[in-house]
Amino acid sequence: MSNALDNQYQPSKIEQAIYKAWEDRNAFAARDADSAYCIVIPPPNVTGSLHMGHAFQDTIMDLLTRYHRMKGDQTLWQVGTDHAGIATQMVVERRLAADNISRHDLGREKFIEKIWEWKAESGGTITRQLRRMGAAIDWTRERFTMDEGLSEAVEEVFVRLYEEDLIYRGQRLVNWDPVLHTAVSDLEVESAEENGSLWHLRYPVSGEQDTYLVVATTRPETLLGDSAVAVNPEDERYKHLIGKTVDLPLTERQIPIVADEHADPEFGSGCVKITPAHDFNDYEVGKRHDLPLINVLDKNASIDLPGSDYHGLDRFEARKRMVADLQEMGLVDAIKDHKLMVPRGDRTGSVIEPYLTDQWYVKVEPLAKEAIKVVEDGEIKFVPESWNTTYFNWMNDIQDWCISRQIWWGHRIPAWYDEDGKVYVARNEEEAQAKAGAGVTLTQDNDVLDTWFSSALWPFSTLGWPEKTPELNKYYPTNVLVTGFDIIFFWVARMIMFGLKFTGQVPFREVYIHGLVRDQEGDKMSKSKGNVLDPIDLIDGIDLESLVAKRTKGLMQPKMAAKIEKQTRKQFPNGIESYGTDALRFTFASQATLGRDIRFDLARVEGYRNFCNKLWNASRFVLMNTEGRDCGQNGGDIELSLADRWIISRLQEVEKEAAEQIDGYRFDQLAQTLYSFVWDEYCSWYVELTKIVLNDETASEAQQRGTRQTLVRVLETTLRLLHPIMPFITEELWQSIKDLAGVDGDTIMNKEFPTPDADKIDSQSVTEMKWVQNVITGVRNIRGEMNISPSKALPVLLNNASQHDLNNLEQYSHYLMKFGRFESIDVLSQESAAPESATALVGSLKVLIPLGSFIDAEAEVVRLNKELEKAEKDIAGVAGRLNNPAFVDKAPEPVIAKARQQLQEAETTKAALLEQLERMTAFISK
RNA sequence: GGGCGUUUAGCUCAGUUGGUAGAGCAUCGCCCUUACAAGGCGAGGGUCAGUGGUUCAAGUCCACUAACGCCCACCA
Repeated sequence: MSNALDNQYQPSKIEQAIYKAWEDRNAFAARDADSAYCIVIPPPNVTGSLHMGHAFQDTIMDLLTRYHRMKGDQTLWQVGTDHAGIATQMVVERRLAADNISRHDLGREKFIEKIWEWKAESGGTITRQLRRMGAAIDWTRERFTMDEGLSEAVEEVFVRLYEEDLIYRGQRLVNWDPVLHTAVSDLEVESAEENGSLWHLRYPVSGEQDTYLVVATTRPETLLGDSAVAVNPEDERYKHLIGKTVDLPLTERQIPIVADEHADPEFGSGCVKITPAHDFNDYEVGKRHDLPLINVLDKNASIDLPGSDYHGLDRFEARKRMVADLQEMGLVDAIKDHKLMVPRGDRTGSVIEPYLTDQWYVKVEPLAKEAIKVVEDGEIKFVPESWNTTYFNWMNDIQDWCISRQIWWGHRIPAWYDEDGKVYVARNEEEAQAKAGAGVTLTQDNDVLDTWFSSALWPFSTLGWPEKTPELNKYYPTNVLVTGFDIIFFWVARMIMFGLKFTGQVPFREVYIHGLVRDQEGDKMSKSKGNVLDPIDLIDGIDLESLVAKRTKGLMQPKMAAKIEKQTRKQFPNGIESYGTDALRFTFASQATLGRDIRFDLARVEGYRNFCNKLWNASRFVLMNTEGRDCGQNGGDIELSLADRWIISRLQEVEKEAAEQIDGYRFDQLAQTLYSFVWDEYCSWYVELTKIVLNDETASEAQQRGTRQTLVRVLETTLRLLHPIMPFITEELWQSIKDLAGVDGDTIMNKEFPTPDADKIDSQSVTEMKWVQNVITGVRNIRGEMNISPSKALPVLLNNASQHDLNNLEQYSHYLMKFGRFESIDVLSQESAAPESATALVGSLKVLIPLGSFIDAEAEVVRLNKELEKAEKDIAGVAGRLNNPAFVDKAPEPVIAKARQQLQEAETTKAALLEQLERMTAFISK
């Protein structure tokens, strides 16, 4: 970290070096304190890589952690990664498939070894990327869901739940993924409307010639597993058939006609075929009527009916054949187009099959009850609050959670079977053996647990549970969970349930739910659409060819490549510039509004990169004017100017707002507050005004010292305010100026977050400063409208000056002269003495610039008319209100007073403008 | 079928307990003024999706409508 600042901000020159310095110095370790602050990261997939959603989320978590560290809390941002069972297994399987190897060729043990190898190889990607984001993480505490300790927690939880009958094993209909050959939970099934058909099939009524019952189905191939036909008990058309049987086509079986509410007389023919082994509804109907479960599919979802013509056929092929056969037999009544909801596995996209298997379940209802209560009672708060509804809706109607998966990568279920199939659930094989008795041969259950089972323990398993560790004591319950709405059910709800169950406490006090990061068009970013942005590319920049290559590589549908390439070339003709981490983080903060998705806009990143540059250059200015000079670090008289007092006063207000905004999770407002303070107040006004003192040879040592001190100290404080959002640039600049500001410390991240001092709020200086600003802005406006060069010094006359104006003028004329670039200021003693001029109004004060070579009377008339129009519009609005008796009668006094004042001001303005207009027109006509 | 969200300047978005609309970017004009052209100064631009209601007063509260989006749900 050098002291000489380049004259242009170049993030690449500072960011990585600073991070390394922090890490080398172990600066991220928590500092001991009484109060604690803890956030656990939603663990990303261990072999994944950082996407925009992560970058956004990480920015917020890091911002909060850094803020609390600066506030003096003992902070822990607990990070780590998730083994992501199915996702990771699929990745590795795909890699093996490239060499024509299946996992079955390798066998379970070898395959798992391969996955660990892959983790070792690619597992560092995401943590490297987190470092690039500037994340203040104590890396010694990094955890992985399949670490030994976390795995013990999983076993402990499983055993305890089993012992309390909250985990059970049973044969149920599950969502079966025929590609993965595993059960998945309800949440892993995504239903979407698709075009299909509704087949109306004729089932001959047994023993009756030419009498058919027409059933409507979207799944004709499951006919082979039908065990009844249901009609509504109230349906007059079929009442007489209840209790009879039909001859099930394509089989030798006869099945009963039963009465059940499930059959809707309005839908289709009013008759439903009942296939209890292959449909969730039918399963329930089957239970009510004691119907047999006839399984006709195998784990690939092919027909499994040895001896049948359809045996071994894929379900969709079987469907075709069966329909053709039925048609031949004259048993197809009609085929109608029909839109239906098709359930697909979220990983494979294959059609999910309801399938009868043995699985492990968590009985969630008793857990959900407690989890609902803590949110109702406000022990856990969702931010924004509207997510409560979503949470309650789901929790109130929650189904048991199928937790077993027929895959290999994950926590193996801690259950063993003896030769008779008797199950022993235990923490480990020894314990199981002890339960079973010596000499009994045990085999462990082959299944592994749903990944979300271990994720549900994350807030306490990472802190050492089930051991009673100091970390658990210190940091649990954690403070806030920062996450996306998409995993409220998968993760948040389950953490709450398990947290309460096993620690007796909520896992976190608040849940900050953020939106999704979308592309500029508002589309979800996805690899297949080729609209993904890599946060690292925004930080480092990327040339067009590399970007195109990256976006078109490894597509599932290679034919999309051309389209993606075209679209990419159009959107980024010059690739992407390097903006740096700080600009990216500031962008995320500025877009972090509550309850809304983010449309990611590159123009904004550029704007905030420019903001970094502004801050950088302001700091250069400060350095140039304070380095090697006396800034009052060692005492000495200090005299503060109006500008000094004003900026210090404003700073107090900004400090107050900043803290409130962070505490309220309004990072967008925080960004806005700091941006405008730095740019519009510190740079545009304050820095400019300091030049007057700093370049004034007649200024006293105390005045110079006061200005230098204020210049550097306000900057130093501002850097601390900005640090949680922009860690790198603030550290770099802070290192350069800290000595001048009279502060010490190794790193800005351990300095206190600024807090306002009420004594430094100086409303008088704010008022007087406003006067100075108004006079200067008034003249600037005339310059702008008249196209007068800023370098041209203007003679200025003041007319109708009040005592108050005269006082201000006496004190601050040097500001006006230099900053306003006035040639002279003269106060007119008599109204009538004013020459023809362009006029700016500051309250009742008239600031005049006499007509001359650079002031055009006609242009002034145009300008005055514009102003007049505004004034008249104001008057119309306010007068309208005041003339309404009801308003004067009922509105609160301060509102009325304010309106009266507005009216008076507007009318003063209007009168002055009219007078000027008159003079101008008279002048022109002369 | 339920539930939720969004609709404000050309674009992306703010707008706290109702007091008469703001920012950034883009646009237009003038400036290379000794921190910064990734800059300075000035300007233009909005019937706050629509209708109705409450109120002295509605972008803000209520009801309905429309469009878009998301979540949940077994209609075969």
